[in-house]
Amino acid sequence: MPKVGMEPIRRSALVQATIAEIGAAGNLEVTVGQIAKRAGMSTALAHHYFGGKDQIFLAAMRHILREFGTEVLQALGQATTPFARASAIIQSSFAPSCFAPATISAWMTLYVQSQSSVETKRLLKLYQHRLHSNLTPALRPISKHPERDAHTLAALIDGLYLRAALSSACDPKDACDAALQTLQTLIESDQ
Amino acid sequence: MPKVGMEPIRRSALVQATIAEIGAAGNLEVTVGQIAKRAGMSTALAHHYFGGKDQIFLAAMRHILREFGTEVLQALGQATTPFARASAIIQSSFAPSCFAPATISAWMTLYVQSQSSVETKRLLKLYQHRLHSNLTPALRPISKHPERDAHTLAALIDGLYLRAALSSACDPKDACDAALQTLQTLIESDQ
DNA sequence: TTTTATTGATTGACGAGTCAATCAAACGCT
DNA sequence: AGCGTTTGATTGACTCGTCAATCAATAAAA
Repeated sequence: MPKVGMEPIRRSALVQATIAEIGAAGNLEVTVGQIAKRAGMSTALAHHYFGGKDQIFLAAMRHILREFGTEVLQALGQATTPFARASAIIQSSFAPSCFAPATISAWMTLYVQSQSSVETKRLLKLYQHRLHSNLTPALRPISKHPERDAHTLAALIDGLYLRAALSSACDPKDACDAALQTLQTLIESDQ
Repeated sequence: MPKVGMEPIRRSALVQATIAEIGAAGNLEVTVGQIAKRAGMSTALAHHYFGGKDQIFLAAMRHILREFGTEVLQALGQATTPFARASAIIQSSFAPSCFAPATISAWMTLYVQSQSSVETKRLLKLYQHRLHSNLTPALRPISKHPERDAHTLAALIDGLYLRAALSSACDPKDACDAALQTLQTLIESDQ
């Protein structure tokens, strides 16, 4: 079997399996054994490629962040007006892919782990910083307080996501609409 | 030693110790042994009074929610105008007690666990419902869309809390001000 | 003496990480 | 092309630790 060049394939499979397994469990109580099994290999191999459980989890988190990042970038590329740019950012944050059970769990896990893992905390800050620095220039031409409104909108997005993701009653579409509505209100009220 | 009537004292001590221990660890990876030790008793006694680890955690969560609930109630009691009532709710949500490391960890844990534990999910919904139904009547006299604005403000509070609690840079005072500012904007823009 | 409080010791299970061994492709040399 | 060597891929079995939960035993109040 040993064709050379398995490493990227294995790593990718492990990351994928980690996300799926976290999604199935709903939390971080997932064993390396479960992940390796889902990825179709032995626990020893998982350790061989990643070194340890923490690093597997970190890789999974990074993967989700990267995926989300490109999604935003792509949406931004199609927007021409400032308002469209702000809307695109909001809509990306409530895209269906963000509400896959596995993604939700990984996201919640990110919040929890950021308290005890400096590396995870850095990832979270990266996301927050990127959201803010995507929103600010989009708001600059249409808001009197671009910085402040960006901060408010960013927090609102997180809060609405939290509610939509956790209360099975509240759906993504409504959350997105609420965010867009508030964007409208904010820039209008700036006179 | 066996004075009768130890049960409530022990239970309370265990809940307190659980919160402290979760705060110290930053996550749920806390053993019954650690909790019992901090509470000054044996693991066997902890099991004796609570039956199991899950129930200890649930009791801790309930305690935090109850404490927060009374804090809000108290703040509401001192408010006379509708605007003051809305402000009081917001300010309670950013009270110093909400930012004790232990409280933050417990709160994050609540989010994560709500995905895998129906009992925890119920607790979270209770909190969300209470926040909403506290905000709505306060907003009714001063907003054209009390329901909608309550929903937005509730999400904004959660989002701002998240950011203030996790990014050590952003402090509670700023988050509270941002929420109050947005409250102002929302009710003004309703014309 | 019955009930409640309390614990040390134990059990049974599980999980992370390691290691030695195996297997087969690729490589280099003739 | 043929042949030994290296090297990456892969795993089963094992170690070591941890932890939740149980139990039998003790002590003291009622």
